Amino acid sequence: MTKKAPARTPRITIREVASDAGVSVAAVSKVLRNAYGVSDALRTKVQASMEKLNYRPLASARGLRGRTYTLGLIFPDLRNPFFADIFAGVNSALERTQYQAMQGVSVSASSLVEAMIDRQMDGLVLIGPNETNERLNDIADRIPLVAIGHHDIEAVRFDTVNNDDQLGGRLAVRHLCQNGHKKVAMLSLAVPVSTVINQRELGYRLEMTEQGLGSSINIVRAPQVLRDVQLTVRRLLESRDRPDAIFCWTDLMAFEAISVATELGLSIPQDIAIIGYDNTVFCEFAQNRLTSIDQSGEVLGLQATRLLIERIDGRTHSEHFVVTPRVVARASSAKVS
Amino acid sequence: MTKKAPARTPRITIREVASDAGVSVAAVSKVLRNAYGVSDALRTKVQASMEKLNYRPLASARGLRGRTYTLGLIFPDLRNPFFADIFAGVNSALERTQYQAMQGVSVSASSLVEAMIDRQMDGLVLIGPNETNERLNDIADRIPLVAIGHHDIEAVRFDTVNNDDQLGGRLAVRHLCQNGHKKVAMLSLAVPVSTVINQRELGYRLEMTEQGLGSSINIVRAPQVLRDVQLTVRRLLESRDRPDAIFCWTDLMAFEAISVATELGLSIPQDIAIIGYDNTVFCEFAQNRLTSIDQSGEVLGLQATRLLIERIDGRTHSEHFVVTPRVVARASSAKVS
DNA sequence: TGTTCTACGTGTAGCGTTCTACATTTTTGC
DNA sequence: GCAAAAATGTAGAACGCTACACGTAGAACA
Repeated sequence: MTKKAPARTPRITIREVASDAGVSVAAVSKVLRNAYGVSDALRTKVQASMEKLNYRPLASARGLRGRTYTLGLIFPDLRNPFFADIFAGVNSALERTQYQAMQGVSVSASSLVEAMIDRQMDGLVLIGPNETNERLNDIADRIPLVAIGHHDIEAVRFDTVNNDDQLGGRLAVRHLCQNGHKKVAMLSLAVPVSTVINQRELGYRLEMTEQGLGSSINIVRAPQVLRDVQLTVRRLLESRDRPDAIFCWTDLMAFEAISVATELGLSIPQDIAIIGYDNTVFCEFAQNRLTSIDQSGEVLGLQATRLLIERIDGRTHSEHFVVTPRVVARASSAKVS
Repeated sequence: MTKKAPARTPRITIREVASDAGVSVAAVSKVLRNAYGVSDALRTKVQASMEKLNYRPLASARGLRGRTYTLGLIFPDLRNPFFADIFAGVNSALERTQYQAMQGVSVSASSLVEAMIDRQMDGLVLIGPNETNERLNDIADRIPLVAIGHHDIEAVRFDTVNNDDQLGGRLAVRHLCQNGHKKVAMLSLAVPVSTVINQRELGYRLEMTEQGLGSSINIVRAPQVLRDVQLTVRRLLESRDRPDAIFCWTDLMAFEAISVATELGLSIPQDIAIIGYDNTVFCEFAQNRLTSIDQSGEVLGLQATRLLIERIDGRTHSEHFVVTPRVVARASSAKVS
């Protein structure tokens, strides 16, 4: 069925390093893992040989006995530039470690998680997982796990890293109110993709109530498809009691809202104020000038990675790291006289 | 130094499947690889056992002898939503195969390539690699390789998949000219990140000349940093002989150009027309309405994957797949009276 | 009828690491 | 100066799978 691959230069193995350095294979392995019981002399000698032969340990072989020094990241989507921030954080946490991150992308993590376990990842970071607690526990039972963007303080088998989405929701509403926008609607998702969205909605509700705007609470839920979001926004903006402002659950959605508003000839923020979430790079652009809640993606990525490595190293109690979000104000939510 | 990880449920191995099915380990392996010499009866029996025990082969172990059924994708960046299109193509090519893709992100592929070879990827797809032909040949010598966005028809050790960037450059200029824009500048990169950019510049030059606009040729090169791009664009737009139109080497750059133009109070396309490349989803938004060259990312990803698997299966002669780009016209480049 | 094929299964030697158990040398404490 | 302890190094058995080399049995052929 399949032909033989063409012959390729064979790899340098640990054995060759050992014989070059004049020591045992076990000794080289020890240096590699910087395990206990290696003299400086030996280490130096071995490292020289490794350098000279340009030796690189084969992850598959390591995996068969110990770890592969590979972490798996699972993103729900590649379109959202916010994930690039998280990734930057992961990378900076990985500097000067032996670990390497491999990414996968999948809305429903399930099958990808299996694939990553099959490939002997030492641990997994799930980003915005659309999974039940139960399912996450099952996964955590089989591989060290950290979730970014999953609220479950009770989780004991895995760690979580979040920004305080409830506070984020509150901040968005509070900011809009301070700028004189009263009728604040929230643009959310029809199918809640994670616990994150619930928290943001909750924050929105609570703050609206506290601001005495309980009667204006209006959560509009759109399917995640581009066309449908725009349809939903259009319906909202054309309705008789058009809101003053829209709190969008994501910058990406906010950009779509801006698009629809622009199409309808509405001006932002005079006719409609808009605020997003994530503080993506695109917010800054003059065609958007989008006010957004910053959740420090880089910090999220960094902390998650740190926690994951701790867990791989044997920590068993769970930790839950929370970042405080902050408003980054731009023109899209400015005060209107 | 590091503690022992908590005990985890041990994995089902091929041996257990074999004993459950009452056959040899070798037989199970054959079924797994659907190798030659397996009767239907045997196959059925083994598959039932695999199902029943929920067996999944361990990639590391397979890798040590044969293949891991894992492909590595290397992206230069995660911020550009265009790559999501390529990824979608890859995934659709992978459906109904045993293969799984793992992604890595790195501007200079070098160290990531090593990491992926260490992790026994069966093959690599490099996207917009910032590498010399020589270096790519070296890589191809060690692992099956396909490059997306690297022009080198002469390459014999690896395959390439491209859109015709030279034609793309021509189309952009031609389109702008047809809409009455004469002084077309090109916004390019200071440090050419790949052969792609050269081709687009070449296309731009050739078409400008053919349109009799050779004297207006103006390639402005900006560093890739956000701030610097905006600075460069600002300088261009404020210059005494401001161009009529800018051909941006990427949608992402075009959005920045739109931003600067907007900031300067210029209107698009009356004061300045803009055209991008990639036809990203964001082009459609009303705040951008960006005309762009579509290079069918999905097709690129699909073809690259197809070629890679062929190569893994033993093909040794190289193939070079080319997609024809097309203009997707929007308001940013419309005719001005 | 004997001989040659072909199809189907199996046994088993690695693949390149890690890691336990042990042997040997050096250091320490008294 | 001697025993005990600590430090350093080594041998070799796994890890889970693939693939080579064979063995066997029935079919096809002459």
